Amino acid sequence: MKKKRPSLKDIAEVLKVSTTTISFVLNGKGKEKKISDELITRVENYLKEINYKPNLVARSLRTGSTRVLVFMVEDISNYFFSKIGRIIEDIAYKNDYRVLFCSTENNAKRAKDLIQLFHERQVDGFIIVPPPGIEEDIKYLLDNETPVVLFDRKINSINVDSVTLNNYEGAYQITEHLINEHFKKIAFITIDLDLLQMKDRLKGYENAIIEKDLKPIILEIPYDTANANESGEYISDFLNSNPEIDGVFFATNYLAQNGLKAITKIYNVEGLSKLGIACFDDNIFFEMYSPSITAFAQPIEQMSTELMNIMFNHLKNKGESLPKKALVLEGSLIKRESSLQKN
Amino acid sequence: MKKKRPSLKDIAEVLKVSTTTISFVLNGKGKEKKISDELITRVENYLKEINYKPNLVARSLRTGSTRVLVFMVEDISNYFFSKIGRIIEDIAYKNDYRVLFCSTENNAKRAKDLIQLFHERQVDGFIIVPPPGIEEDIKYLLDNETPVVLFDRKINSINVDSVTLNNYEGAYQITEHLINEHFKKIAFITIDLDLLQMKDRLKGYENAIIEKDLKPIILEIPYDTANANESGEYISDFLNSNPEIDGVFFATNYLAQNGLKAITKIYNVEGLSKLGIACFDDNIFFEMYSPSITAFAQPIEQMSTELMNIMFNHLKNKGESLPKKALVLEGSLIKRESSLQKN
DNA sequence: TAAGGATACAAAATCGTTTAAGGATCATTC
DNA sequence: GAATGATCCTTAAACGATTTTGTATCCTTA
Repeated sequence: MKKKRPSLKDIAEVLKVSTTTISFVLNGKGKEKKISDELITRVENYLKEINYKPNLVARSLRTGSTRVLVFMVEDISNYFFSKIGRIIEDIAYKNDYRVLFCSTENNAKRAKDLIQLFHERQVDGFIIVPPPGIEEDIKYLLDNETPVVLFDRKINSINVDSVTLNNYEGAYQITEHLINEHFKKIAFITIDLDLLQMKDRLKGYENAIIEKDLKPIILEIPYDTANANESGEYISDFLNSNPEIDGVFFATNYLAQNGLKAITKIYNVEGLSKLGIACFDDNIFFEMYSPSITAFAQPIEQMSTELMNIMFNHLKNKGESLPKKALVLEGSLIKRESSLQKN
Repeated sequence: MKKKRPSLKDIAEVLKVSTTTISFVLNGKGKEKKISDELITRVENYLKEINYKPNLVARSLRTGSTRVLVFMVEDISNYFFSKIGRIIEDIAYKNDYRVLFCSTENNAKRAKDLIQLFHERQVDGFIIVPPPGIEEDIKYLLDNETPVVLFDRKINSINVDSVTLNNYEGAYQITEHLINEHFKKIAFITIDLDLLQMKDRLKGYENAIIEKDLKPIILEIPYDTANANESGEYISDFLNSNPEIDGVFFATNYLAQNGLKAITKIYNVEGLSKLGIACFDDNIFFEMYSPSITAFAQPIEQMSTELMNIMFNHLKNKGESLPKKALVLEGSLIKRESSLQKN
């Protein structure tokens, strides 16, 4: 007993009117299209009565729009990205758009696949945290008049909208703060990816260090191990062989997660509390950690709204190629116990 | 210069063959449909040459299948759900399905909206963590022959597949463990939602307590504040006014997050370490916390694969109503510092 | 009273696929 | 040498909406 959902044609037969009429009423164009009030209400009542739901696939085929956006990030289970995702979803929802989430794992092949797949499904727009090596695919989307907004990182080689953080400034502030709290041998722990924002963070760190006549100490961890426990070993080894280090600056959220785990294993809790620690990207756990962890927080709400503003701007002016924006937002340093001067 | 994507018709004109032929070749049915080898390769070459991508919206309209699944959870930014989501996405991907993630916030209205919306978009299947009050909507989906698998919680009133945890057993084990470690006044902190799995956890706790002639101490927190900092205040007040409490059992992941924060604020770090603490649902941070937090871990990989097995079983036997399964999996207690006997 | 315009609807094309139902051509068989 | 059957490809009908074009009726107005 498969209840086939009624189509406009079915309804038309019952009501003895044309599908055109029903479609007009359905889309609120009854008045505009000179359908009589009497017929409008008759159709409306019937639609309500049978709880008619249009087939959106058919509609999309005809109109060319799916009212679906894609939010493509490194890892949707990451605290920062998932929070942004939630807000974006809400904003989209209010504008009658849906959002599809997906994770690239910073893998260009996976990202390319996903872009192709969603593009084939005619999604209306992309918000992308681009892994290295997908410039062509983004160009392809733009050539096909699909709005793209980059997020978290930009790609200088193509002219595309982007919303990013002032990474240089954040890293500079963190480093300066650690120095002010009298840490002298501050290590910068980062990943080996060729990403602009990572370079900016590194530069912020280096400049702050050099300005105070200190010496940069840098550990680069292979990205593919950065999320795994393996990265903890890199960090352990590094700290063990550089015992002079008194401060650690983690360049990303997930590095800090494994780094902290590694550190607590090397040092006992008291030992840990002698290190000055800070991290790029805040995390809900940093506040509850003992000691609580200093972090440079990104303006999550602001980022989300700016992203969606740009996106909707494109969607509303479909077709016209608007001038591209490269928005750079400012974050804020949240000082907690881990970075305060020890005695 | 909008480059309209070529359609089968365009290609047919160029190659001077019918769209049917191209479609057959495209779908690898060339041999089966007796297209000559020569023509097959000619078409294939051309398709590759122009990098043809079919319009999946049109295909979906015709075939009635979108190859999209929906994974609807309480909060996709929650550690447990996001981990499951990632695994499910991978499994789906390998089977040429995509997954749409969304969050209900345990809100029936939102869940109903989402179900309607995705159903209108003809998604092929739903994996749902059901908030209370969406029984009818799930029935509606089943009546429309859309596969549904419930996850994390079941609903007894409808006959539908489900994959859940043995919540009773988990809660019993946690409580028993705390008692074995010589905690006597163990509080159970939970939320006020009318959910089966919460009742099971409560029952597990109560039975373990009563069997050892102890007295249950229960705090129910309003769900809508459970994720917010507000829940911390409930917990603080509760602990302050019941100073005899020496053990705390958090019924969920997010309660523990805010609970731990609250506890560290009331007690200083030493005070905290006198409490026996354990939590339902593991979290990556529990291991690194100081003290590390004991938790009952759900078998994430197993849950994901079982969920998808059931789902694909339905998708492959489209239409036939298979007997429903209610799978109950076992988790494992991970003993860490927080629950060990204090001295 | 014929031309012109508004009103109120319907017919039919369209979006880009899949697929059932037909041909046309040629070799085989009795 | 007509019937049968492969082989190889095409025609045309879906899928379910939107939208352009068409048309019947009635009302003005010169």
